[in-house]
Amino acid sequence: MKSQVQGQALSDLRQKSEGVASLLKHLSHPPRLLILCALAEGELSVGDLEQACGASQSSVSQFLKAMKMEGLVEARRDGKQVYYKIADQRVVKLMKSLYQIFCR
Amino acid sequence: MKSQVQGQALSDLRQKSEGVASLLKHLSHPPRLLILCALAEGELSVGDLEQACGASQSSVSQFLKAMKMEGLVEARRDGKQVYYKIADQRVVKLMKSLYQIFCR
DNA sequence: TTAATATATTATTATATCATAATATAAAGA
DNA sequence: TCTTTATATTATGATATAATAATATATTAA
Repeated sequence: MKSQVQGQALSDLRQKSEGVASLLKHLSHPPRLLILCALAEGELSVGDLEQACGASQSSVSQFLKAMKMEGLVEARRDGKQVYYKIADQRVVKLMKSLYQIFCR
Repeated sequence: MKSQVQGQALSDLRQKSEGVASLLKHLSHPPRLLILCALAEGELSVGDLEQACGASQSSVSQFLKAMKMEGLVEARRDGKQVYYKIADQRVVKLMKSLYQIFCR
């Protein structure tokens, strides 16, 4: 029985390397990883995310903009606040995997 | 029953965000992702990896050096060739997860 | 010892990303 | 309308990363 990561299986990942690498780039920076950690628990406002990741308002807003452009998150305004949540379920799965691999 | 990615569980990942983000940075660039894809199948020479990822000899060597410094891969010389393999089993697990999430 | 091959190193330039400051917009309340 | 609060945008300089070229090292074989 073949491993998941072998033969044809892996070449699938190869074909998708541009997109997957692009997505992973958002996770490859501590404040952005923390933002997605926090969002994996549910919807949060920009201010909440500033607290969660320790970056400045401007930085958080810029990170969220980039993630939104990539389709990772989506935004909803409620009064003065804007709430973000994860829009790509693959990101949720990935966060769970990261937890399993690095926090067990 | 709690999700894996909630409460205390997530704060574990938060504590480790520097290290995890640093590891993910190596995966966040297509040629490096392809190198680790290829190595997930087993040990390969630098020349093999040049083929697998399409980057230049110098680039591949530099990428491998960085990955080795981070403990992701290890090297063994056999004659003129140097063979690399994945040294950190978390990387193998991560490649399997990436396959499951992005290639299913 | 010389030549050929595989890999590593160094230097350099180009590009991308990060962090910050300053300013702008949008909503709510006085 | 004016102020306050929350978020977004823009511009900038600093730093990091990427890609390339040139050179160095190590191994093998002639």
